[in-house]
Amino acid sequence: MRISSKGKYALELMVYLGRNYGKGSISISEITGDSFSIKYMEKIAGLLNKAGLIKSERGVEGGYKLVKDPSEYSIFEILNAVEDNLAPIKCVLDDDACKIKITCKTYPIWDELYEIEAKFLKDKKLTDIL
Amino acid sequence: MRISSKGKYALELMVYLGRNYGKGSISISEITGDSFSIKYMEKIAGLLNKAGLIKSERGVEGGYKLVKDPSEYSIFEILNAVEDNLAPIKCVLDDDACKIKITCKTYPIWDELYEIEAKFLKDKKLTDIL
DNA sequence: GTAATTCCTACTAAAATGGTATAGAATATA
DNA sequence: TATATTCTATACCATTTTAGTAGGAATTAC
Repeated sequence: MRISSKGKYALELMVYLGRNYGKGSISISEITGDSFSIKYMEKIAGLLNKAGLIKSERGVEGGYKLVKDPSEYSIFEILNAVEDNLAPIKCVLDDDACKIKITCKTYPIWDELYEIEAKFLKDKKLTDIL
Repeated sequence: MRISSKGKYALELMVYLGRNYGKGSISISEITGDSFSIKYMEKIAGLLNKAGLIKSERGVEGGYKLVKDPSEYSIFEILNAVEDNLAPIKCVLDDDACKIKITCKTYPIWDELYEIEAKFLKDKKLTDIL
């Protein structure tokens, strides 16, 4: 389960929104400050929005806000909304064949590993890192 | 913890050697058959050899063999021998800074996730998948 | 000597990553 | 209504990583 910067920043964004839960919409520029690319964060926010994890409002005073209590977000659902494939190896979800003589003796390892990772991230809630 | 094809094939190779433990050296071409790149597998075997996990013998009748009983190999040490970074995100081991306003609130998640993954893979032995 | 094997180093095509750029649509406020 | 501010959508691009390929040198059994 390799986490890309997309996943990392998505989580940082959600932490920021979680800390400001109930205070209305928060703009991307407030979240990133001057030190980070607004454009890149916009794209990430767009993914979270499409996945239904946050709600957007356009225009002046616009921004994003959480749609439910921070305690109800698992880390898993946040990462899963922006990452392409959280499995430790593609074949766990993609079903491509091994090109080697002995056919995929190792599959159960990846499968079990993924289950363990997913469980941990599903049990962990956004409130745990606020 | 994203497993690359290098890690996957390293493990398949170790499985093959494990199944033939005590039968002398096994050549790469026997392991891969015609269906897979001998050259690529050679490189992977070289990494395992350098890490001290297998022992090589050159020349006719040469090949590779395990240096200890299959039950003594953890999956972790096998993957760790060929993968560059098993951590879920580089900063867990590389110590690079977050480029975002709120500084790395998420770090403990990656760290804890890595510990869980590593424990699972350390407890799992090569014999478990023979 | 010859064939089979590992060892070593360099190269490369394709994919993924981490953004940037440009333009457009919606909205609060003056 | 005009304007500034914000999200939305799509296309583009440089760098890094991945997944091999290629060629040959060294070693050893026979």
